[in-house]
Amino acid sequence: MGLEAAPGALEAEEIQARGFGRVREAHAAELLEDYAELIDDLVRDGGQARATEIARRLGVSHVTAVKAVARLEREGLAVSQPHRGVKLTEEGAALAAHARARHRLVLDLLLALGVPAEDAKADAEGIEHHVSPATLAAFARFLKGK
Amino acid sequence: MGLEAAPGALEAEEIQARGFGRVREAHAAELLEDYAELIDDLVRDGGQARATEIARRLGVSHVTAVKAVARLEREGLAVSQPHRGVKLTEEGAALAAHARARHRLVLDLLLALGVPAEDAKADAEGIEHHVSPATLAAFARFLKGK
DNA sequence: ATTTGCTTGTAGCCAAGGCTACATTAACCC
DNA sequence: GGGTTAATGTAGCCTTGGCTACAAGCAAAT
Ligand SMILES: [Mn+2]
Ligand SMILES: [Mn+2]
Ligand SMILES: [Mn+2]
Ligand SMILES: [Mn+2]
Repeated sequence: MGLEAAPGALEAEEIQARGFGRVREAHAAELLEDYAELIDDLVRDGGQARATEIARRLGVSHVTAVKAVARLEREGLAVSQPHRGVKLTEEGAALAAHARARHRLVLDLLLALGVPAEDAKADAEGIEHHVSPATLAAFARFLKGK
Repeated sequence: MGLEAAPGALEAEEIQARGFGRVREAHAAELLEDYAELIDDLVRDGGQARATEIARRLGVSHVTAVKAVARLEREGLAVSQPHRGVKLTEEGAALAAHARARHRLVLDLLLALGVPAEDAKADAEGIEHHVSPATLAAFARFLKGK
């Protein structure tokens, strides 16, 4: 195969590098999105979000959860008082709403394609963070038109 | 809403925690899969995979690429000689083949759903690592039956 | 055979996201 | 009120995956 300056080759490489870059960005944002969504869930149907419960839901130690909550606070997404649970700021709530809608749509698509519910839930938890607006729109079109 | 032992609630929380755990595992495996696939690509149509080229394709510094290649070697997936490029071991090649097939299927699904090619490529780069065998099978069924 | 320039290697730094072990504090029950 | 239990906080450690800056190596051209 021609190795020398195949037409469009440079461009293809750049697209690839951009793709990897987007994956790295998604991973950096991921933890914040998952925590925001989870805190919102817990507050919704329990009135409060305690560190230990967050940890249990995520399957991590309470120390890990506490450090992550500290990061949310640093980034202005949440506030917490000792022994009083965590609450989302307005910005955090907006992030949670956005994350939840996207997550829901991804899950619905998987279910519509016939993926068993348990697998669909587990996979959606990762996939949601890698779905661009364009892809999300395509998912929505498919679900509507099905 | 009832907070006390809603039926199936415990189970749902465990499923959620398992989902997050699977995401963490996927992320730990991700780098190895991407590197294996990329090295395989480069060897296929260039005869060799040099650290600098790997770095360029991934959009990272050469130091990052070199360290990652060292990790591949540590894990028995690749071998490299100084100034002679990187080669996959049998195990590495198997991983690359698996990753490539899955990646391809994910990309094809996105394209089939009408996602623009550039977005599809970028998103597939992240999504591929979160697709369980069950989901992959559902994607294949959809593509066949479409 | 030198120079020059890309490629590779090394040192040392950083933040994120995990963990265990131990200390402190709050809540609850008696 | 005191004791017990559970939640929270703190200290300190680890690995991963990034980076910059500088050193060394190789190859190609003059
Ligand atoms: Mn989510
Ligand atoms: Mn998630
Ligand atoms: Mn990938
Ligand atoms: Mn991911």
